Parts: sequence; structure tokens; C-alpha cells
Amino acid sequence: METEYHPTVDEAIAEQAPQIPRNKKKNKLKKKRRFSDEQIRLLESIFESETKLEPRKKMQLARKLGLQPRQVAIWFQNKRARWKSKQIEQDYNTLKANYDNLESRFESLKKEKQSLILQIQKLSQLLEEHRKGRKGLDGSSTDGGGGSGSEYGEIKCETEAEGQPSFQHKECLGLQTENERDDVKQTGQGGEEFLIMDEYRNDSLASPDKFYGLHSADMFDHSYTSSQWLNFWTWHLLPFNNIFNIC
DNA sequence: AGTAAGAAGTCCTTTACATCA
DNA sequence: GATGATGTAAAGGACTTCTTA
Repeated sequence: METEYHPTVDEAIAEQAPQIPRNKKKNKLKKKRRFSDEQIRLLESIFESETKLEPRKKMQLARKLGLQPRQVAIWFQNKRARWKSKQIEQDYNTLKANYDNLESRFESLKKEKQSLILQIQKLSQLLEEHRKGRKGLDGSSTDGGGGSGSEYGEIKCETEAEGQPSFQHKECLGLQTENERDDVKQTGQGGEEFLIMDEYRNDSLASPDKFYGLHSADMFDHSYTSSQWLNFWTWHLLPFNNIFNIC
């Protein structure tokens, strides 16, 4: 338990009138003495536990260090200022690091988005060509049906029987699950899926954000994880890759 | 209870000195 | 030795909080 500290009359006077002249402008010859290492060490150790000193502790510490209480008070004041500016510097560095990190992430996502847009444009072109090819085939009965001799004959997954949508065709679009097959069945006759694609293209290919109902806010959200991207590629883009590969 | 004055403390800025390259 | 840069003890002013009359 700490004993009650009562400043002596001398100390009280010293507190009121420090040895060092307060008006430095009128007395420029004052000697400024740096504190000793031992004094600094003790001051630092106390500052670690409390950045502000109670008057009583200040007097005790001043006595212990052989300094004026005012000198101790000023040291703590300056120390607080130095500590604060260091804190600000640290905070700045942390914020800057976070900002740089976000910026580079943003740039890489921008590049990724650009490459996805390019892919979508390519796919759109391919679908357009495919659609034109089908129109040509449907309109020419002399062609013999298989399409093998047409300019689009290289599309091997084309319908085997004229006018008959086949699962093979749909698999060509990467629709592999039963549910998806059912969905396609419900869309009606062959080729309609391409019309559906057209709807997407007309609206969303110009605006990739809406492609397949994906919104940029979701896609480029931080929470859009790698596995979600993989999922996106697997279920929405890989089917088109199948077209590329097969055709 | 509301208020003005003064004391005491803090923060911020500036000054002056010490030290070092 | 002179000089500029840097660190720091200290001064001074503005402001806040608390006490007291």
C-alpha cells in the first residue's frame, strides 16, 4: 500500500517556480540538460503502464529522479505527443497496406472481367454463326438432312434427324443433369434453346453483368470465393467450351 | 439551480538547445 | 570548425474540467 505523499514546501515552491527560467526568449543562455539514460528508463517504464500521471505520483517520481515535478510533467506531455504521432504513422501504414492490397485485387478482377467479356463475345459470335447455319439447314430440303455437307457440317453434334431435337444436341450444350434435360424438354422444339440464348445475348451479352442472372455486385464481391468461380465456370461457361471442343 | 471566476490539467505548436553525420 | 538535420526539453497559448463563491 502506498503511503500518502505530501509535497514539502520547497517542492511546492519548486512546482510553482521551476529553476529553469520560463521565459526563454528573455534568457537564451539557459543550459538544457538531457535526461540521463537511467532517468529515461524509469520514465519509459512508468509510461508503459500509465500515460498520465496523478499529481501525487508525479511528485514521487520527480523526487526519485531528482527532477522538478514540472520536468516530469513536461516529459510525459512530450512522450504522449511522440507516442501519438507514432500511432498515427502506424495506422497510416496499416491503412495504406490494406488499400494497396485492395487496389491490386481490384486490378486483377478487372483483368479477369475483361477476359470473361471477351470470351462471352466469342461465344456470342459462335452462337450467331451456329444459328445462321441452322436456319440455312432448315430452309434447304435438298441438303439431305445430316448437314454433313453444309458449311456448318463440322458441327458434329448437330441433330441427327431433321427437326428432331436430341439429347445429344442438348448435351452439346452441356446440359447433363436430368433436371436440366427436363428443363430443355419444356422449352419445346429443337433450336428453341438457341432462341433462349439469343434472349440472353441480346440483353446480357451486351451487359455481361446480367449474363445468366449473375450480377456484378455478386460476382465481384469479396465473398465470391474461388469455389464459386469454379462453380460458375462449370455450370455456365464450360458447356460452351464443350461446343468449342466438340465442334 | 444557474453562473462567473479561477485553478489545474491537457493538447498543440513553437522555440531553443544538444548531438551527430 | 562550420553546417544542416534530427531529436527533445521546455515555453506558451487555447481549451476543458472542476471547484467555489
